[in-house]
Amino acid sequence: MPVTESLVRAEAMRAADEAPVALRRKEHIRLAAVTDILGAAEAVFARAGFAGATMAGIAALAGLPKANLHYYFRTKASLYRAVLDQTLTLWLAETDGIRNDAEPLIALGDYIRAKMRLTATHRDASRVFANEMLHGAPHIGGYLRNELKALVDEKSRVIDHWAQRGLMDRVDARHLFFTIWAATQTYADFQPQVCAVLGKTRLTRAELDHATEQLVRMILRGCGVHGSR
Amino acid sequence: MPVTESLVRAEAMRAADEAPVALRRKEHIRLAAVTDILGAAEAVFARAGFAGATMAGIAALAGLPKANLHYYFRTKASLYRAVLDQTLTLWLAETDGIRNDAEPLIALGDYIRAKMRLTATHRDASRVFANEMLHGAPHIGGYLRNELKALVDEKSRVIDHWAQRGLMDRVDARHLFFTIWAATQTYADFQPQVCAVLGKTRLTRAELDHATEQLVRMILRGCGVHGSR
DNA sequence: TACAATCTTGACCAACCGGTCAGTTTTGGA
DNA sequence: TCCAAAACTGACCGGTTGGTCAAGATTGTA
Repeated sequence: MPVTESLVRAEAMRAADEAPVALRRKEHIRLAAVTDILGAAEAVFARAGFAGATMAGIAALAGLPKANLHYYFRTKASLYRAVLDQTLTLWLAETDGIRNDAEPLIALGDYIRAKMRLTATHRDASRVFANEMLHGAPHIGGYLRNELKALVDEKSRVIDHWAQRGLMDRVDARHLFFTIWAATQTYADFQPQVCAVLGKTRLTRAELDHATEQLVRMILRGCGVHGSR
Repeated sequence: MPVTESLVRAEAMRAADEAPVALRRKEHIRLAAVTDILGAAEAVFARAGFAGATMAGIAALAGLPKANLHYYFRTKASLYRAVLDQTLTLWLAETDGIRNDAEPLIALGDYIRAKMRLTATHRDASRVFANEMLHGAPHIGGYLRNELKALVDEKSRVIDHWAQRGLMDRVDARHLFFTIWAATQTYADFQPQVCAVLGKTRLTRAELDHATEQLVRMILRGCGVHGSR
């Protein structure tokens, strides 16, 4: 499981062992600060990448002195890791609907729609993740090979099962996931390109909905999902 | 048109005006050095991004002193621009087959195959381009809004034309291109993820061919291209 | 050979950045 | 009120990096 809230929670619980009730309010201070910092860090890392981001820049955006930032996160790398962990939980979500007893038409369609929505609402998270991939995924290689691989293996079996029952074509489910992820994330990661080609300055909700429905239609038909037309 | 070889050629021609014959050999020295530097820079920028790359690292990979590198490219930014220009010409290529009088089945299929091949053979270029997008495309916004938009507009009309003749579904061609680009580039840009999920350490030629054919099949069927199964 | 233009290079520098630290303020319980 | 832990902060430091420069080596021509 992601180390996600590990930093925050672990620290808090370690302290809570010693004085359970007392630290609730101090915990609140800590949590608020950490949340602010993580938010600012996500925004900065998304725009500048790990190397391009500066602790001073993150501190400024979070509205506190740089030294205070180092009080909560000893190093830039540990802050980056914390941001990554936060995004990884998002990444795994939304696959619940992909089950043997579900309708492919609905389950796959909803999954693509959910991915697209996530991309739109968490643009910065998507970019941080993309940046990490681009640079060889040095920090999250283990996560990819374990949690993510296990999840994809499981969901691929569901899709194979659907195909065996004749509900859709026999496709390589792993590559299908790659295509879905890529096609949705491109609206966050490659936004400048999308906007430029469409001749707009920003991506409207309507435009994204339009893209979503076309993508859903094309992929479902492309996989021969029963009932899609 | 891309400023691609501009730096190299412009300098050379300016000199050639003064002493046409004489400078041919000097031009050769310059061209060889610039080519080496651009190659090394592409590799380093692809792995580290603009901020993460160092001039010293590029110089080391190119096998020459840092100061010599600054002789050919005054600043890190100008070197980066030159690398970007080089990749942009690649990006526009391979759309020749998309013409009114072509068969969608063949033209679109070949285009996807060509994009996939390009992604595999020019992985670094793809990553440099992706990096630039992720960071808001500050250097190539103009290219996107002009050359690229014009090309996509033109090719979109071809696809609309095909749809009107009943050769395929009516689809929004622009979003179709976004999907094709994303789905192919993901094998270069997100290689760590792909490898991890597939349980491999590297992407084999066979695996890429398999992915290509599935992608071609799915997209052609998904767009109702006449003749696709 | 003499020359000018181009190329090559080691040494150097100012700016920036991650990280430290000593000292101060705030917090919350006894 | 008192105290210890936690939170906060300005000032500082060493290392890295992009970029400069002056001096020397090559090249091509007259």
